[in-house]
Amino acid sequence: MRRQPERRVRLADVARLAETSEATASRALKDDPRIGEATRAAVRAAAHKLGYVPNAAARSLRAKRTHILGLLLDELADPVHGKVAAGFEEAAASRGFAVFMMTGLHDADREQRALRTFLEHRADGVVLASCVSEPSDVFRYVSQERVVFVQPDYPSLADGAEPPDHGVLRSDDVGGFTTAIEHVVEQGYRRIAYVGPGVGASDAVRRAAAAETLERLGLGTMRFVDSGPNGWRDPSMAAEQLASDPPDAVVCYDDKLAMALLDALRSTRLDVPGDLALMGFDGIPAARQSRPRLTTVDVPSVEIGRRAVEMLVDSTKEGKPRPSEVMPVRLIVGETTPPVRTRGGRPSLARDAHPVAVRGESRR
Amino acid sequence: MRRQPERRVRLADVARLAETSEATASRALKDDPRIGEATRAAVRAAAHKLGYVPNAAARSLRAKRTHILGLLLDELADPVHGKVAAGFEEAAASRGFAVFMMTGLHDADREQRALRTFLEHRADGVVLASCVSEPSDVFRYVSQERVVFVQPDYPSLADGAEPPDHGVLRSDDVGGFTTAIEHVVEQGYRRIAYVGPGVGASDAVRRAAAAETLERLGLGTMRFVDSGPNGWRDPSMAAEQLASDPPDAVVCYDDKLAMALLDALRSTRLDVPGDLALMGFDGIPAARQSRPRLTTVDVPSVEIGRRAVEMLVDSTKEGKPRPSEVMPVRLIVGETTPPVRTRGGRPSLARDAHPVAVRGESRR
DNA sequence: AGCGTCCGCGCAACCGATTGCACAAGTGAC
DNA sequence: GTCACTTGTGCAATCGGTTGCGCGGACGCT
Repeated sequence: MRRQPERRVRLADVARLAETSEATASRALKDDPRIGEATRAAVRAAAHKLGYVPNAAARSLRAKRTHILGLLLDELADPVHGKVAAGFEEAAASRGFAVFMMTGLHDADREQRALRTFLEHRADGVVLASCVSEPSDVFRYVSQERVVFVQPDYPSLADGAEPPDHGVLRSDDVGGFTTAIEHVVEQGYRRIAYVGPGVGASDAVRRAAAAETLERLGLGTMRFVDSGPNGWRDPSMAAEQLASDPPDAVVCYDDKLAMALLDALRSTRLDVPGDLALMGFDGIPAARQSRPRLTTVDVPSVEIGRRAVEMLVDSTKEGKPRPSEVMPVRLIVGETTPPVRTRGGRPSLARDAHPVAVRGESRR
Repeated sequence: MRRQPERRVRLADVARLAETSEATASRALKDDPRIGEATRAAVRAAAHKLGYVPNAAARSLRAKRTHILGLLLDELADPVHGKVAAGFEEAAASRGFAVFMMTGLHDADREQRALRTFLEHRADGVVLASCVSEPSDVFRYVSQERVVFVQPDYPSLADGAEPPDHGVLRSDDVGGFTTAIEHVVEQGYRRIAYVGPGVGASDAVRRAAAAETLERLGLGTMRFVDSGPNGWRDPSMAAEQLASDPPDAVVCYDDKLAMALLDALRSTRLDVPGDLALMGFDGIPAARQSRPRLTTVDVPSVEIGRRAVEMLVDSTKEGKPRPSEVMPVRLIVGETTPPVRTRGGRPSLARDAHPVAVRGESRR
């Protein structure tokens, strides 16, 4: 197999072979109606014969549009972010956009560098998924129309800074945790604890929603157990805290943490769901295959990725900022939150002691 | 917060503010030694004040280097590919490269389009991870120095086509499955089956390595069970086949399939590992948390991603093709392949009937 | 004073495609 | 034969940096 000639084929080469000018060749290749049929065909043939591939840099230099989108997320090797990335890539590709993907790894410095890369390459739009930088730091570089934030809420904002009121795409974490608490309560559990990392805006939003719901249902103040930033890798501290004074049910920050906890609880005397009900959040595939199957709340991650592209592309087209959106979530009942009366060994908790009103996104 | 002025800052603006020429400004910003200290400082200050961000398109148009790498894989929302992508992105970013990530989804058409995108943007290098296109189709467009293949082997090649002898990075699947078979044999299992999708070059390589090892150990011909292309989602067919005539142990194509099978076997009378030992391949996180913990072979996916960048960048720098490389894998013993004598209920198989020599990458 | 060097900087060409405008050829009307 | 128009093409400027080459001035030496 012969190697390609070192010199890349340029439009000028195509024009020469088709015996016409560069201008005409350029127009012919993009179906300009002013070009005659014969000329168009000749140019097409020449381009194909030479294996011509237009130079995007040159094109976008002139056009001031790059057909590039930037996606910044904090981790790629993660089921949730991976799905967002997959949806994003797919939607972008189908619209003819290439995607720069960069990871921030929770490091503001890396995020700034990634942002800078997007800017240098003049990305037509940028999506920031769970980034730690403040919006003001972002807008210093990127004009507001070109950004979509994908995150439940903002990290602590500096004085005077305000979260943007549009261009935000998030999952309905509040609704999700409301539904989650209502579910375990409906199943008959009363003493409910929330286990989360204890850091991050996302955790704050979720635990607040959970606590609020519990209180609304008249079941008192939520008990919080912090697993710490390393909780996903090693939740043994949280597991021991739970073992020493077990609640009826545990609602976790996310599925990964729930799975880790489920694993860590094996080395305690607590059985799930025999002694302790457990819930996650996100709907990752592993939750479906765990033993017992994890009850969780499904977040449409792929859809979120897709929708982010739509918001970005549509809005840059129309030039006006798009409103924020909230993606609905869905309860998935597994085996870790069975109705209390089926639990053997201990008396069922009195379900009627606290009449409970339940509402949720959807349920089946 | 004031919106950025519509007009992007150009080098000319910086030069004007610094009261010098564009040429000098350009050199000052890249620490050309010919520029005096005072001038350099003035340019720096001007650039910073104006928030100047160089235009990558213009730069690379002239320089003929884009500092862009392309990564084509067939799925992003997958633990293995996600790790490869993460390692790739990290290594690329630390070298100042931006990464176009595209998914092929096992579709040759999409792959071609992705390749075309990489070419239009003149990526400095491209990595093709488990793509279905033939190398000859790839090289028609991309010069050989700029490509690294990450895959165990090639799909069926057309007549006359040959796999490239360099620029290939793969995990040691052969060594891995050799080790896997040796491990289950060492644990005392004798009748061993391989469960794989039955399609794809990767599956062919793995099952061949497994079968060969079994035969070498004098344990006869490997039994193959095909789970089909949908086996990961629904391995019930394979599960039933196994249940109707259970072997001692099952070695799976990968962890995802093993996990799915583990789940599907719950609805049969077979207990893992009580009645059936099970092994996976890849070392995905979920395997570590499954119940029972899956014995598997760890593939250094993140490392593979990283190494791909190194091969690409180093080789385009030196201009000479880099040799192919094989990444070592490592056995991780879980709870699904206990020694046979510990299994209750049935007589232990005679371990001494077939004296077995075992060698493996490493083991602990 | 005359000459050779070195340093710091700017002119202008260039990368490859797009596009406003003008121009040439062809057609039909008068 | 001339004018008004349409249709198809080409010239040349432009996008925003990079870089080969050359020029002017300061400095040191004879």
